[in-house]
Amino acid sequence: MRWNEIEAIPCPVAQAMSVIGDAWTILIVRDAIRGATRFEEFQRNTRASRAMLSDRLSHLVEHGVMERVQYEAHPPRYEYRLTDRGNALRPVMMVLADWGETWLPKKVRSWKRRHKDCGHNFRPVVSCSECGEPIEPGSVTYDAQPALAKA
Amino acid sequence: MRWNEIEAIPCPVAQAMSVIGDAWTILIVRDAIRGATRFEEFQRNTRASRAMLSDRLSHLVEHGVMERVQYEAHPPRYEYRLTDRGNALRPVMMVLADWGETWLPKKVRSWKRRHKDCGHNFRPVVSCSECGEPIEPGSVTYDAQPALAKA
DNA sequence: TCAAGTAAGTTCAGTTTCTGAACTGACCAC
DNA sequence: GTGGTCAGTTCAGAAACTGAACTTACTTGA
Repeated sequence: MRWNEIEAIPCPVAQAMSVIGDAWTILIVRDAIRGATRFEEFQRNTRASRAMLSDRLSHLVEHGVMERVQYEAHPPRYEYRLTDRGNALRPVMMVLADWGETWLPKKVRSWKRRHKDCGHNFRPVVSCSECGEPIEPGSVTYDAQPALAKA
Repeated sequence: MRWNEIEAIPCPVAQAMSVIGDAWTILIVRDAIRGATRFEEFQRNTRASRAMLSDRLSHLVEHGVMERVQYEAHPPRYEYRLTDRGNALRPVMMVLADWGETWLPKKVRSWKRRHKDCGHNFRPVVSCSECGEPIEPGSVTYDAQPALAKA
């Protein structure tokens, strides 16, 4: 199975992977969340090759995660901004970064996240939409099998 | 920059990507969370090539996300189980799947997650470790710049 | 007025990685 | 004793990625 066939798998994780399923893409989204908008900026931060970056940005635009906006007419210059769909990845990135900080501790400076509403530096906690309690490991069961190929 | 050089970037997201930064790996972890343990099982579900799968499983074992356990001596047979580090990816996968369900709605059956503690089907909500409130879009600021290359 | 710099890319040869299919080896089931 | 299962490995051909150079259209400085 090829990369671009992942899209066909009827599972939300596979769907997500078809859009943001490689390391460069994730790093681009990370930078966008931190405020990057320009091609050169993404290139300096991610260190991906220009061809790669061009390809991945187009992919993100195609899938509605970012939009390409002209910010200067002469010469034509474009920047990339997160759409609503892209901004909805913020919690995903927070939880992912938290996993990295907690489980791959390499003396890497953490992202210092501050919650404006309460003013504190915080860690993202995943909790239950119904009872509000944090989800404990092992406290989740799954009903249906998604994406199990028949073959 | 090459795939395996991502590990050198001093940023928790890049660190995470160096371990689980490709679509197949994520699909393997997804299956493991849903209960898969055997090579053939991962192969049927992910549809990755056998060489790819073999490679990615080794990578996950190397990085302590899964462990390879012999469950039969004659003939030797192994299975793959999530370690603590791997189980800590459950919230990440929940939030990722939730993004896919919400923002890439393709009539894909969702994962029906049930919270054992309260008995309800739920959605994962990311909230603040300090005040307990759900994180609203735009309510987070970042202090330090991580992983911005000096060029 | 000319050179250098910036920005957002594209092009291309060479390299690396991945795919698909077949193959292996040790068993079991009929 | 033919076929099936399981956990892989091997390999040729195909696809993807890298690094470097190139392009277009300005602006800045000397």
